[in-house]
Amino acid sequence: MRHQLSRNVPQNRRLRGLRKPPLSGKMPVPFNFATAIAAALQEAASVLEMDASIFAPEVRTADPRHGDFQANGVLPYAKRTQQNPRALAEKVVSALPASISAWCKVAIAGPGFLNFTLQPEALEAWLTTYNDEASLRAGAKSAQPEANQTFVVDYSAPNTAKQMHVGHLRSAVIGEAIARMLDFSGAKVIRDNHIGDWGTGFGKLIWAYKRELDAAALESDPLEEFERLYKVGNRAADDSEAVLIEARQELVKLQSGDAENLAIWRRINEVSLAAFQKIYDQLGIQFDTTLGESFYNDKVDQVYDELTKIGLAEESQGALVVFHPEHPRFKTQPFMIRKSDGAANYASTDLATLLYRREHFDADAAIYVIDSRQSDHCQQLFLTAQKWFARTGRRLPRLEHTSFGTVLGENNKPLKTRSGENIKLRDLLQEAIERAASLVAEKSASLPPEEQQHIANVVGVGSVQYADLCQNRSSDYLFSWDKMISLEGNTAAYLLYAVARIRSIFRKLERDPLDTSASDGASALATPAEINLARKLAKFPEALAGAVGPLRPHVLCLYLFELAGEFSSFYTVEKVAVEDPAVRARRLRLCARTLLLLETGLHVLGLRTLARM
RNA sequence: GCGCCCGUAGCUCAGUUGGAUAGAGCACCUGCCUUCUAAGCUGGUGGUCGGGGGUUCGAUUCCCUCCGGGCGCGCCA
Repeated sequence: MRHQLSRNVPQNRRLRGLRKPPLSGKMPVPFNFATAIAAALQEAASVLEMDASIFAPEVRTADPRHGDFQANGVLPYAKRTQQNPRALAEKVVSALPASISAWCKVAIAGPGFLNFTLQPEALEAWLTTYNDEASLRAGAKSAQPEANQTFVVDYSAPNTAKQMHVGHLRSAVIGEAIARMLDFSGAKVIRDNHIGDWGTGFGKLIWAYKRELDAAALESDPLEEFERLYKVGNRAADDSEAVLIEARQELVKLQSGDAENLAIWRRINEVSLAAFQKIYDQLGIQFDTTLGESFYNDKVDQVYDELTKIGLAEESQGALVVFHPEHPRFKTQPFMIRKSDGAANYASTDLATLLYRREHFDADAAIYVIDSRQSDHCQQLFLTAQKWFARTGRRLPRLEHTSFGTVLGENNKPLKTRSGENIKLRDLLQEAIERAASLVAEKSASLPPEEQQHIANVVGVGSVQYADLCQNRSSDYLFSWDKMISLEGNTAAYLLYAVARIRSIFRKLERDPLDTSASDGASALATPAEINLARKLAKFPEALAGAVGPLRPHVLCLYLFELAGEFSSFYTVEKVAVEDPAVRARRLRLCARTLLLLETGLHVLGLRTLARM
């Protein structure tokens, strides 16, 4: 289903990988070797007049024992065309464009696997060419299909009048990482915080506000007080039919523009947004727009009108709903776009929002970073939008429900406090920082206290972010302080430590990592550790593509972890600050690029990095 | 009842158009600090990929079925 909805996105032009890279004075090398190999294979297939509709190169990272990349596409092609796979493989290899042999070695293995091994000179050329963030961005922009497309990323989206709690963590962290990955790939990104600022809960809250307000509490911690009032109102309405009716009247007054209720509502939102911003500041999140549900109040009538006019929406039990007769479930499970009391709900505003994104932002894609439990809603939304846009002659953006699982506690139940309350994000981040601080005090006691505090901040918050990002987002995520902050294995601290160690080398040698003259006179890569590190470095573009395409940040995390591991091995066996200037220069270049990719990668994921720890 | 997701080493997880001997981390055992940060590195133990069937040169991956777990399904968002 998602597939059909995505079809108006331009196909990834495999040839992109062959575009000319920036001039480096060295051999020209592509940004992404894997896509360049795939393009070369398709060129060979075309020379051999193979059926392009059947042949897919299937280039992927190889087991290092077999080389850097492998292409398996010859096998299925030979099977379908009833040829000897080995013989076909030989023909394909001999038809490869000459340009490719300049930078890699090709071998045929087994029944017809093609193995590609990058030449050391190619690795060196890549390291020389992509030597700062700007050149990496330029490379990504040339190779990534997302470049120059407009993406609206819808994430975080908490409800006002409540504090952000652990349930809001994943959307914020994953959404920010995705926004940054897209931005890095050359896309135009609009970060939209679609806050819930117009729910029916406001009636109850205003009811309680007018009767139970604790002025002192409002002064000292307004959000806490709003949250208390909401609970008071909710309980009262549950207990009493009369209260419920009064609360509904407060909502009607609000919606019809009553000055007093509107003022209360504004105050609530103001306070809420300020509180959210404190969390966002800690997580490095900066939205481009915050267009909540209230913004679409006056835009839902058009949705009702159009959907009714084209016969998509119908009246049912007093409500306006959409059914999808061709769908096994949605032919009977309604998509309610207007409640029987005439009020809008999130289906109405989501439809209006999508139209706004299409028309106002000219969105090519809308990415919804929302809990997987809302997959029915998203499917119905997308299906409805697809028909609506098609019948009104509008271009449908690519629509993605970038779903994620629940944050679970150690008992495998949704994470809560001992008393069963939601854990506030504020408290969670505070605890992360405190836990990191005690570790810093133990490991880095010699550093000045204010720097220790800074390190604790970066490590603590980064650990929370990274723990969330490094796992496949679609599964539930087991929250464990010990694993997160234990600083071993695939954690933020391990990566930050590698960064700090590299920075320390440059500090000791009084060199700037971005000063490329440090690697002047470098000799050729020689030792296994050097070559392994260089090979891993040159695979960054593939990791980026693998993360951005399916919007899965953990692919990038895994790459960074492996890169840091490769660096740590290198660091242990090869001293950088050696006497021989040629050896030192080539190792310094490896360090500089490792630093560049680790820092760039972590920043793309939304983490901060450190000079010392 | 209908539907979606998940099940891989003791634990937490990678493994995505079907590919080479299924990989990491933690834990456990083993070595390595007078040399650039040991929050590190090296080696090792550990698997009926939930069970069964099917598709084929080849299945953790695709299909069927069963078991187990999570979630969703008319006026909250």
